[in-house]
Amino acid sequence: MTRRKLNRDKAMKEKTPPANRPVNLKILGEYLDLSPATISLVLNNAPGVKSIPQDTRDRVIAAAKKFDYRPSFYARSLRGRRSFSIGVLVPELSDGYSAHVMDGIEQVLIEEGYFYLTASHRRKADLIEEYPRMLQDRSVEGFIVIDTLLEQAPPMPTVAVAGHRKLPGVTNITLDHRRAAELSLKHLYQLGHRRIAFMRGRASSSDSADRWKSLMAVAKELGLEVLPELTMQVEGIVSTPELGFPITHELLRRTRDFTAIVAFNDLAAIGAIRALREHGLAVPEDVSVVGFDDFEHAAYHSPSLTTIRQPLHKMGDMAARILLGHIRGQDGFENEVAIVPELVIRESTAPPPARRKKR
Amino acid sequence: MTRRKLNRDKAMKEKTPPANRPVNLKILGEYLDLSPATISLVLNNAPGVKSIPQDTRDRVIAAAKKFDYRPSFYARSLRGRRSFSIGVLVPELSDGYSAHVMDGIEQVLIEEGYFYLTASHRRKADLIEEYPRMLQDRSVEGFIVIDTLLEQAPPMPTVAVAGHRKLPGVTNITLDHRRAAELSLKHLYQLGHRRIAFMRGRASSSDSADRWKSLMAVAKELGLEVLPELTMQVEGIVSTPELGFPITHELLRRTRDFTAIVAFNDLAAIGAIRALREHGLAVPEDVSVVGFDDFEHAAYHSPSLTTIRQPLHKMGDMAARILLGHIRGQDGFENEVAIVPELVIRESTAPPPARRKKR
DNA sequence: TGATTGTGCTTAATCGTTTTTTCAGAAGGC
DNA sequence: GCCTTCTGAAAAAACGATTAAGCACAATCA
Repeated sequence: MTRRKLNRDKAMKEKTPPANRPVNLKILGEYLDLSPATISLVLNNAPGVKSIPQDTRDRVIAAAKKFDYRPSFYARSLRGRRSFSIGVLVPELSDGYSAHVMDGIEQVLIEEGYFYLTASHRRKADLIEEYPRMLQDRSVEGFIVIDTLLEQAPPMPTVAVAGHRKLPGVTNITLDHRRAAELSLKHLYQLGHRRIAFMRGRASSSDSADRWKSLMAVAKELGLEVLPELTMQVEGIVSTPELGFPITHELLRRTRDFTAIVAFNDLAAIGAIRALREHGLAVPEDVSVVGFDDFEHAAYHSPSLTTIRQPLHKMGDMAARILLGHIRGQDGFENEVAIVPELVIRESTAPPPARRKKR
Repeated sequence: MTRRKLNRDKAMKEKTPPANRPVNLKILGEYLDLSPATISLVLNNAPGVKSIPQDTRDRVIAAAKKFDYRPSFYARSLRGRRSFSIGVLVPELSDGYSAHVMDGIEQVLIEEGYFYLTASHRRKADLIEEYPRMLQDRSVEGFIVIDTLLEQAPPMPTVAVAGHRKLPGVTNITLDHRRAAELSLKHLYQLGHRRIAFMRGRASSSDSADRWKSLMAVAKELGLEVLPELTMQVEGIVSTPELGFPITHELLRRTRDFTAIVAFNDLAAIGAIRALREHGLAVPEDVSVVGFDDFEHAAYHSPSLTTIRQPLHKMGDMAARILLGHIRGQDGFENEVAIVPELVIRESTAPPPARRKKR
């Protein structure tokens, strides 16, 4: 009987009570009378495992199962310089936009063995600076930033969803705003609308500028005038219909000489409809309203909203896939990925009053 | 000139180019001609730092700043057996409930130097089992589970938001459903409603049972009958107003002999209002509807919703504070923390038709 | 002079893995 | 009988930080 055999028997008898601390390779090694290295090799099916006979492997695997061995994530990360975590930077979790994108992100990440840390900056410039650093300190391997204007690209793979600023090394996933503008304006145009009021997004929302430019361009092509007196500026940072309420109120106090509103988003559209109603105007009979986003409630508002659907879940999905691609150094780098929007026609748009009468 | 002085000068001259890898204590130590231990002591202001003269400390701090030294989170976690992370388990990020609670959670956690990992189980039993394990493997120090029925308490500090099941070691943060039921039923009762239809939540939503019991109890006290033929069962797992639409449709096909609906939540209330309208019934003129939650859109729906407000943000805030308390072993354990709801009266409730005519 | 007390650090162990290198003993080849 | 080749592992060196213990030297004290 060799010394080793003796030791093994002893170990078998002692049975290593589950201890207070979680079982690790060393404990497992003592129990099996093997070195931690061997166990690691077996459990990871590493190349060097070839020289280890099947019955040893079985013993190892059985013991790991028996003691419910779970490798220490931190030890592993430290050694392998990987964290399998990414950072997600959002304006606000509860704004209804981010959560949908994150839903898409999450599904992809979990499948690939990644988790993510979230930080919401509430559109405060100092936090937009600080949080990426904090997440870097947590060793994230990459970033996804949602609807956020970064000043600087973080020094690691980064994908921006709806971040229009072009930063070196950052892939932007954005809606094809040109196409979106065409969808909403042509829809109104074909219904017969010619005097259209617009909402211009706030500067801190990264989508705003692009969307506005596209609307201008398409309006011009259609021969529609975008009149300053029919242009509303979205203000404040609320994520309730309040977004569109006061400015539409204000517009109506000035003039009623328009037959349609292109709202900044669905929330603003709902606020606008409220304001119109309070001024005795019916939607869509007197004024048509087009939204943007197609969030859940769009279909259930009354009237239900005609809107431009943004496939947020899919954008999150793509963001995650592209980011993982960058992290793994797989595919080539793309600076811009365009997502195709879709027009969803519901009740809030109809031909303008004049045209209706003609019929 | 001592040997050390010489070395230091040499180090000064060499200037250690920022290398490809992030700077660590060893590199910093070579640059400063100090041991990693000393630097760690100084930077952490550890007890042993007392014996280190101010000018050495200054040198260390200056160098750390110069090279933008950031301690490896994983090394630290490994050594200190702390992860400063918690796991958050939610049914779905985008359901509008979780995100609000998480908003509250996040603010507290970040302030305290914690981050969180999120996993959404989409109400699938296998994922509800699997995700906590995955998060444990990531060494989270505790859990917050939102609107989720756990089968087993995880072996670490756990706080449940709206999880009515009583598990040993788990603190439940729940709405005072009794109070909520009183608020909504008394409101309807005082308006004159006597025949009231109810929606019963789906079994997988952890709030359902409690809410139902409380409604029954209060109804009884008020002498209101809860008729089986006026009881709707919420089905499906959608988080759109679709929740309340088909069942209200179905109810109306059977009977119109009721003057009010207590909806399961605001979404279901909106669906119900849609259905009522399609059947030619006006809200609140013919039927009053009370919601639950007071989500953003409640105020902007038309009619705006009378509802029971759940302070979700605050619940998240409390969940995080209580969890951190448990983790730090501070305060005593409480099995249940009740949150007080609030009645928000808006347009969707009014006296019933009969009573109106009398007036 | 020898012992004590402070300074100002360093050493070494530790956290739990992974991975490369090494090595003992058996088997086979000449 | 000596050299090589397998086989089946162990040993050791990372990864980067923390922290208790130790140590050299100088100053003070008896």
